[in-house]
Amino acid sequence: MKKTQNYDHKKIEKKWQKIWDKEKTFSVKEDSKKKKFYGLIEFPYPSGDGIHMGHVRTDTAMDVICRKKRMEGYNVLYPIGWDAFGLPTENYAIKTGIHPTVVTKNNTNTFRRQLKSIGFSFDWLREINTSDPNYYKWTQWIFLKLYENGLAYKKKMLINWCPKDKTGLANEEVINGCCERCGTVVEKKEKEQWMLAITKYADRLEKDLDDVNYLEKIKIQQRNWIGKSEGAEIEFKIKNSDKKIKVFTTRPDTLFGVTYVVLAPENELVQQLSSQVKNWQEVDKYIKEVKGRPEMERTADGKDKTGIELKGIKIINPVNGEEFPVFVADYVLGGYGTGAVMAVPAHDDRDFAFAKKYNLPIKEVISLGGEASKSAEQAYIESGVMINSGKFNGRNNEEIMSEITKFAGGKMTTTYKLRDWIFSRQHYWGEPIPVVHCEKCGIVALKEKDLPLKLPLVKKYQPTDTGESPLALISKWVNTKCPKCGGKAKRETDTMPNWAGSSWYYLRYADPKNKKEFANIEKLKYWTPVDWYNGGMEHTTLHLLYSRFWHKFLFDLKLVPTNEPYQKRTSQGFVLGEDGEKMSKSRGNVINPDEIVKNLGADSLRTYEMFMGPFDQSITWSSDNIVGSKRFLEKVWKLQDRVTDNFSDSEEIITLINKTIKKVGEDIESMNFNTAISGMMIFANGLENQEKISRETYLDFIKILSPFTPHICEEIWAKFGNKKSITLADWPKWESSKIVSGKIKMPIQINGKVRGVIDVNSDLNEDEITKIALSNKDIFKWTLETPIKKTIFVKNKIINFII
RNA sequence: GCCAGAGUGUUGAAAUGGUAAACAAACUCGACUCAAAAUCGAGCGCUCGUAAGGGCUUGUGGGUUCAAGUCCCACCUCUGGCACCA
Repeated sequence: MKKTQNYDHKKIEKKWQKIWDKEKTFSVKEDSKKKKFYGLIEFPYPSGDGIHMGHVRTDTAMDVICRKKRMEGYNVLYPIGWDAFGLPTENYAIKTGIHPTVVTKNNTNTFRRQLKSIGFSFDWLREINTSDPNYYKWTQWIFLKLYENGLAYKKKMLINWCPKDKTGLANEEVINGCCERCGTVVEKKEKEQWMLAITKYADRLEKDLDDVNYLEKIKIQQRNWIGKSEGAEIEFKIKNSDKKIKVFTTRPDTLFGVTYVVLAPENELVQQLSSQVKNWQEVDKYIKEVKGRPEMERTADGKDKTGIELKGIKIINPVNGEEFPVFVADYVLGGYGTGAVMAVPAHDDRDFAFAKKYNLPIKEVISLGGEASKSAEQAYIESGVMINSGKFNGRNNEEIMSEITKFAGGKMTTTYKLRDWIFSRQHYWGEPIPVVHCEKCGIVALKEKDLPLKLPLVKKYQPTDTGESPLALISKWVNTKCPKCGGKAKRETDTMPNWAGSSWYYLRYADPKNKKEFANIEKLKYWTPVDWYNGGMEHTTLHLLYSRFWHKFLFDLKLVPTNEPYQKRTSQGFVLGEDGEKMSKSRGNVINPDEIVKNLGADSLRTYEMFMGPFDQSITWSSDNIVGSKRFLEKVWKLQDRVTDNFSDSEEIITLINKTIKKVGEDIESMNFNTAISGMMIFANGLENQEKISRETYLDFIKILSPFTPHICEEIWAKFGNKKSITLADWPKWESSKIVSGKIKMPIQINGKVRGVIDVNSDLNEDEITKIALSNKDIFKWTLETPIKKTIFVKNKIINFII
């Protein structure tokens, strides 16, 4: 037989990428006759470094899934675009003087070339770019809708301020008190900021998690972040005043154990009470001190609690009329609950520590039955029986929650840790916020016909030290007319964070060229929701939550057909450098995909990325191990020589191919790509000692391999005379009757230890197998002297003799 | 502290309660070669033994079971997330 030429990955990969491009193989249209599948990956930020191995891993995974779905007959949408606004581009522009638009264009060109060189089956006709005015027109439009509906508002507040990046940060962007991006310690700064009222959706964002198919850990993280907490709101009257302090507590059962109340330094009530506070100077000094401290210090681990009493203020316990002091302390947070807590030192660790430090009384109201007293080393926070609590004595603390709340004149309520989303950024390279500040009318939104509000061309992008956006320096742009009264007005100079464009991009993919609306509802009805969205865990509390919020808002306006944007969400682990550290330029451990594609080929790279380990785990890159993937493809290539027409495969091979088809199909669905590939390696190895293989079996194998390594499979597929792309081939079916072969290997155990293995027909019954087993030389000797007490037989699995 | 997840060869790892280490990589030996690479073949958890053949082994300690990496209890370590959230 004629030997095939060597596997020339460069030639093959170039050839097929050209064909896919020319024939627009992966471009799709709505087709009501076909069921759709919408697979989504997080669109990349086009940085100057080009794509990295992390992109390759997630894009390959979703590419495998999408390619399989196509072969199963789905109309598959697998789109790509660029999340192009953002700081690194702006910083690069500042450094080099090249306009961000140009930088972005260069970077996206690189990304596009790289992604194409790996053979992803993206629909390139739907490519989008968040920094394109045709796109951000609609980001601005959605903002206006939010504004119209009272969900976007301006607020003077202490914000997280990164002194290096010179910008405000959302709470989610502050990690351990540091800027997520550059690691600089975040400061507090008072500034007017645009806010989005995501908290209004907190309950739905929490509850609707029940209806989506996200990985459990993703749901848990979102739930923790939203931080739903049920409890009671209770008012404490201030003595000799008409003012009240409202507290939130999850433990109304401990009301009789309150010995003081604490206000957050930010709580407005503190200022209102100032005239009655005898030591106001001291208190004022304390508050200023706390506010000036960076958040990191205030919340540092194990930090000593500080506080100061508001002398002259007494408060009355609504359940028993007792009077006690009021404190201001830094361990109470202004932004959570009501910014005030009732302190029950006997049954709360923090209150306990504070009470010990300031020598405040500790009153026990729940008893385990024994003595957990004031001298105890810690608070008793478990449940138990009520004591010292008037009419509630003797009852279990958990059953009296709502009863005692009512008794105290309070009400049961729910609070969330989630805060409103700080939406302003003081930067150039983002979507301008489409409002003006009119001298007469105040804040006025632009009219829809005036969108997009384009970024002005400038020469300098430096953020200002005053905390204003660089846009503020462009007076020609800033000074404008009020759309309402025509009078003098100034444009808003803050821009949106880059979470804005990514909060709705998956909708634009359904209708990327639409000039009249962000996406046509009929098209959205066909394509959405996204069936499967894969992305990084680091976006769970940011992008994923933000976009769910925007989507729900659009749903409420009946602009999108579904309540949730993403039906299923999974995530991948990082690809680490060979030293086990995160790949980064400064560490010098970056592996460049271009190099790998050039030297070993896109198909080898794809195989290795899928084979290297479990998809959801972080994994260390190994330049050694990747050769195994290349060798596998060489082997597959050479197997062509053994294909024989009019040949029937052995029973062994028929079983093997059926098993492999089943395994690969199931493993792709569950994202066990590594075992799917090992299964195909086993198949290829299984053919090693066969001189011939049927064309049918070989091509079935090529079909199931093709989602992983499309180029080589297209080539082989075409070599066997197929005119149409393997993309259009049917996913092979397996037959359960062909999976169990007649002969099986059955281990034989003596007392649970394997002592031998026998080859038997799978349809034999227990007696027949026992006979064969006992005549086996490895088993025989064990049963010589001791009688068999018991036999355990599991069909097609095992036989175990107890002696 | 709280919430997830994970601890298996030299390495990446695999294993519906049923032969632990599949599949790969590295390594050793052999074939081919003047030689090297590539390729092919053999070996490759620890341990006793010349061998035949035993014994041990999935973080630690207990338990359930004919049978446990897998289930249950306690503990240790690591990774990720949250963290004074009342």
